[in-house]
Amino acid sequence: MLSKKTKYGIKALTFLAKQEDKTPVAIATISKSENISLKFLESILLTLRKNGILGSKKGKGGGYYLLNSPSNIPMTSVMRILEGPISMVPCVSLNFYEKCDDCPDENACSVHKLMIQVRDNTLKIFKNTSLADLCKD
Amino acid sequence: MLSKKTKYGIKALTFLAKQEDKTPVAIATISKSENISLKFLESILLTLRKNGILGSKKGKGGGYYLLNSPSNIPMTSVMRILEGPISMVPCVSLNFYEKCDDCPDENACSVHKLMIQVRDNTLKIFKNTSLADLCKD
DNA sequence: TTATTAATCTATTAAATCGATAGGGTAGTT
DNA sequence: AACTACCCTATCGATTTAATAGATTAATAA
Repeated sequence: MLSKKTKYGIKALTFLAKQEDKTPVAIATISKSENISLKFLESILLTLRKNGILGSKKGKGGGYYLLNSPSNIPMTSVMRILEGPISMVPCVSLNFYEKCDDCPDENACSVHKLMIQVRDNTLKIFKNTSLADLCKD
Repeated sequence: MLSKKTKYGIKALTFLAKQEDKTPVAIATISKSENISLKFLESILLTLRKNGILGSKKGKGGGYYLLNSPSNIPMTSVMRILEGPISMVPCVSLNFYEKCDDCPDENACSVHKLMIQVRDNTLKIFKNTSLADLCKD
């Protein structure tokens, strides 16, 4: 299941991408518009900033803004930052690989085999979808 | 992330599917072979039995066995029984649909749009993969 | 027939982790 | 002075992953 963190994060990013100009938007503005808990959203936007997706400005007129154009932000980045691994199992993860304790041979593992297929397909979608695509229509 | 419950369940099913004959296999046998906690596996096999995937036999020489041929067990069934919804978000789930609290309009939601694509692709894989496919090579 | 053993079944509980959120205070900007 | 991002901590609840203890059933050996 997708965590609310990721869900809210994507919604907030979409909101920012839809802005006409690139002036900072206050957390409270996004929070109200998208019905997201203010404090929760705060921490989400912070991690997006720390990971190079967003910039921020303090004080009056401050807020968050996109650092790149929406078409240059692939969903793979967003998902990996907010949700973590895209794979359903660590042993098929490209960026978060981990060996299974119980599995003596990965290539013989039925779960492994199945989950590689799922990962490949999901990855393809996230790679080919940018933040700009989510704003269309 | 895939729960260990589902992971262990699939491994156990694969083990049963690989059996020559269809005589019952004791939980302990599967537990040892696949490195799965005995008691945990016990509860997993129980839910698979209650959901019509497995049959069981008590007493000496008892154990679990597949009710259908492996090629007639699609991964959609297994996943839905063990893991629950295949969708990453309830609002795009076919079998476990639930409306989002925060979303006034699903069709306008960027997350919804993205997750429908993921669901469709994942579903296709699970539909086209049977337990028999996981046993090959 | 009886006792023993092997196995599933059932229920309860516990530990640990994670998700989601709330509160309060700090620091930089206008 | 007002505003706003930033940071730290604590909490509450749910879920996952078991561990524990026993009850039930069936085959087999005596």
